[in-house]
Amino acid sequence: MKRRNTPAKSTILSLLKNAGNALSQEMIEAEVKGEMDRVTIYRVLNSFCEDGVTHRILSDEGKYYFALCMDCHDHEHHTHDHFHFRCVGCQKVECLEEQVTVQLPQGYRKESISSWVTGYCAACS
Amino acid sequence: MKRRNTPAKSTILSLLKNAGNALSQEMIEAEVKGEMDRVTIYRVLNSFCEDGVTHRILSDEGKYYFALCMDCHDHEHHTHDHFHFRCVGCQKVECLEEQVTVQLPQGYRKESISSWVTGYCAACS
DNA sequence: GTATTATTGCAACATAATTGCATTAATAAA
DNA sequence: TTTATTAATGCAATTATGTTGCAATAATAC
Repeated sequence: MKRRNTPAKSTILSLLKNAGNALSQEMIEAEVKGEMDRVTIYRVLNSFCEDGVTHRILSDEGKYYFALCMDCHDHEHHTHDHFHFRCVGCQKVECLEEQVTVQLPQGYRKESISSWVTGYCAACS
Repeated sequence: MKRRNTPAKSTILSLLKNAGNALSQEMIEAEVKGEMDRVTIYRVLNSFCEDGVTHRILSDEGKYYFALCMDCHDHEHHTHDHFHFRCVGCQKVECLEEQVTVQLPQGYRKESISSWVTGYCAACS
């Protein structure tokens, strides 16, 4: 299955590039409303995730956000163990530099980590 | 609005007590299947959360879990800044002792934290 | 035992996401 | 450039999850 470039894909991709941070499904849907079907958005975002163009982040309020992989992740090593920050003021979602460190109980094995901090970013404080 | 004790409530409550750790909506539904309506489960769990009997935890995979408040939280001070652990082997969800510490960028303000570690517990390792 | 009203079950509704399928259009080949 | 192949799209229908309205039921207070 070889991918093809389409207007839908470039529209969503440039949206993510211009945003500079993660966008929720909702936000993306609102931006491209009318231009394409809702189903197409789902499929485009899924294909981006499959191809490693973006990754899906589930926020602490249960919404999916999509972020370009180069933005904040070392895609080679899949180091996703950093904090994610969600600003309740401007809704911005971003990846923080700081890594999450956790000491698990005896015998426990870590597979993955999902850490969210909610609050106000510098601009909204 | 004064609460009443009903079979539905005691069934679900003892389920949570016997489990000893957090249970997902799904798990609870599966356990009491046939005994009561799906809507009743929702309403009972909601009332438990309103009354401070349980609290709702949104897991890293987007599912709600319900845990007895005494189990792992100091309800007085609402200190929810500990790690949550989800075992991909036995599906168990529990609250870890370890507190989450994060150094936010300059000017950022923290409101709340949600931290999940996924992996294998001691029994499933 | 009787009255009050919280709780329940059922049906209908709401919302988010997925699937099937015919149509459209991006790419490769002639 | 034209034609063939099949990925991508739009639409309708479906699934999954949670909520609401309302009449019937049953827990508590009197």
